[in-house]
Amino acid sequence: MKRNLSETCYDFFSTLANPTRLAVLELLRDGPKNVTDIANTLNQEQSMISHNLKPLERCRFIFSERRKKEHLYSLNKETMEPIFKTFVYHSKKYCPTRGKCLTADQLREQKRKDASGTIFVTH
Amino acid sequence: MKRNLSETCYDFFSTLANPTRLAVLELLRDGPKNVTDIANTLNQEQSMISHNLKPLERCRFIFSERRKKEHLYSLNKETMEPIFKTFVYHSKKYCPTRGKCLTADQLREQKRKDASGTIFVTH
DNA sequence: ACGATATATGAAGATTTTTTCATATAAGAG
DNA sequence: CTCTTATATGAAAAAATCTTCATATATCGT
Repeated sequence: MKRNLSETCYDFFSTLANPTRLAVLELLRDGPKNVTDIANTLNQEQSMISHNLKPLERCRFIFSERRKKEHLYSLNKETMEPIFKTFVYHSKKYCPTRGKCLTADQLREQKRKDASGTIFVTH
Repeated sequence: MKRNLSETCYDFFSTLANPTRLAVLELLRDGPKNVTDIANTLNQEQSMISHNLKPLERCRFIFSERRKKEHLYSLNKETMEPIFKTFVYHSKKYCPTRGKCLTADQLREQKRKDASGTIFVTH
């Protein structure tokens, strides 16, 4: 199986592919937070947040810094903002129905429109 | 649990979080291919490729077009190239050891360097 | 209509990932 | 040193996802 990018990408994307971790990333856009704050804000157990912070930090999507007893986690905006931006652009264009991607039927309909040359430029 | 972006992002990233699907996306960077070609090139069963093409198309990471009996799948470069670009940038900067993100030890060492102000700009 | 080719689908078993709970570690306050 | 607070860790159960195999569908050429 041919794998160059794909092999190295897997860890990157699988770390992002989790609702809790995405919620953490989103929360950290507002600024650094400690574990307890994150857990409280997201209404999740502290251990669950810790478990999920680990892969995020390992992938360097977040950074951590000790502040007395607590650990402050902050977003790697350099990486995450472009990622979110691409996602938002994509979902506005291709998944207009509230983030959920198109259903098979909608996709077919869209394809029909595409074929009539009105909406998309083909690649 | 606070969820805005996070909720809608999950489908996007979980679709990318699979080695077979990533290999398909990478392969399609070279140009459109049909299912059998993809399966042969990646040395995977045809049914496996079909199963994996479905979520990729649903998310609009790929497009499909009928060409006689075969289905030609092509990459949504508009979305995928920026995503790959961000990934490559990120992994070069933060995961220098061939795509694998840093280990805990390496991370600690890097953090030490960070603290001494030589490598990263903090966010 | 028939056979061959191309692709899709369903469902089960296998595998991976997540969640939870109990507990460990670590550091500051007194 | 002990108590408290903050965070991390391990392991088992639960849940989600993948893989595989058998089979269905669809189209083309004859």
